[in-house]
Amino acid sequence: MATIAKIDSPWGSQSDREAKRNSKRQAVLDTAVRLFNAKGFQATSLDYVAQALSVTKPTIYHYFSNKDDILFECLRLGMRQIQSAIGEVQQSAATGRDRLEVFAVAYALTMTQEFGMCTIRTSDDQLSAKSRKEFRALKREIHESLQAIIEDGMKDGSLIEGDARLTAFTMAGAINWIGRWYRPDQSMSPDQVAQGVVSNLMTGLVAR
Amino acid sequence: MATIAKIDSPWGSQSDREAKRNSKRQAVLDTAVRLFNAKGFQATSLDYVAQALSVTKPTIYHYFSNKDDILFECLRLGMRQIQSAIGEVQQSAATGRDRLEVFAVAYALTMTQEFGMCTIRTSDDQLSAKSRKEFRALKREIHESLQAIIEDGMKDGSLIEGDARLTAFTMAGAINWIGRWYRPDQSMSPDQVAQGVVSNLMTGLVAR
DNA sequence: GGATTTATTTACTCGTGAGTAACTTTTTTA
DNA sequence: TAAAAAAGTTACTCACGAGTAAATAAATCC
Repeated sequence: MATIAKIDSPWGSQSDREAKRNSKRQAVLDTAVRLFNAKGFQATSLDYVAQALSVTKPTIYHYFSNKDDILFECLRLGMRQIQSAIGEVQQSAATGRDRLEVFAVAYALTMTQEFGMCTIRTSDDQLSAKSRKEFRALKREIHESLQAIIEDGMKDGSLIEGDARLTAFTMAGAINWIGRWYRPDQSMSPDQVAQGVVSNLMTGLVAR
Repeated sequence: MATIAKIDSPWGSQSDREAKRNSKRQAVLDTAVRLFNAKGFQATSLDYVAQALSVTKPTIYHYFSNKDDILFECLRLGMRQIQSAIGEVQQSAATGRDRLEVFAVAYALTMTQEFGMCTIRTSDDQLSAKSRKEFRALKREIHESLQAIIEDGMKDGSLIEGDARLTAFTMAGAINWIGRWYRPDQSMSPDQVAQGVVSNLMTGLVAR
């Protein structure tokens, strides 16, 4: 395997505090998530992650108990970003349609970022039984919130009536997929992509 | 590892012809794709696939040269299904909108089947460099066809003007995602799902 | 029915990667 | 500044899975 692109890493940089530990822990996650996204979880060895951080594998075990732990932490960070977007929208008094749009754009934006896209690039078979269960609960939570917003919109007349569950999957699919195809070095900004996809979903494709 | 659910397998069933070989080869693919989809490619060992077929691993190597070969064959079968849907629609003289709808429904349907969903459940990092290149070419081909149909529709006025590339990704995302969440044992039939998702995409969500 | 080819098995090799033990170095604390 | 705690490293183990070699069994051909 060729030389690895070295990361800006707290090891090797001198700093001060006790909370260094957190920054190092975070650095492991930042590097791991990047490599997981780029090469796949199984295909990324912890030796490789360590090497990218200019450190040896046992150092990583000083911050995490095992590989599953690292992946799950990445997934949780990604999910948390999406959930915070829900939070913002839940106390709003706007129509379902408006809340849906705001949430969907924020959701789409996280899919352009490493932790966000990690949640859909890694399939949950790779997790331990315990983590998988937790992860699925988080996913279900998000899906239910999305579906609830859609149902609100259907009730208040701002959205077309229909099968809210299926509609939620349609939206989630289009949005999640961003994490599969979008690379930041392309011609479109994350904002443009998020806005564009959501606008496609809201207004549809058919001319009238 | 617990006992494996045994498959209806040409080994153990007596039959006649020389074309048995093809049927056995196909049985390997059928079983492999099912297990790949269920547990992930890397997490599925060939020993496990063999066991599910009541056979030993070297037998599989009698039909395929390596694991990559098997996966790639699965992917190709899935892609072929989607491509044949394109074929049907390309010689049609209907509007872009109508052709898009027909194609999208057929595409969505393949995502409810093992080989179809395999194309999106397995991320292409797992392939050898050579297979990955071929697979990406197939994906690009499909994406370009989809985009071309959308462009036709935008030109003939049957679809709303917009960024056809982004629209193609929006559609592909919602459709591909079916392969991630849909399980045939659920309340909706494949047809209902395909029709429902495509209708969501075509008409959008916003009431007017 | 013996010879040849095809199908399948048993019994390996070999590399890799997760995880650990035990030692060393650095930092903190008293 | 000595003792204790924290951060890292070297040097392993151990399991597992891809792929192969060589022998055996079954089917086919003459």
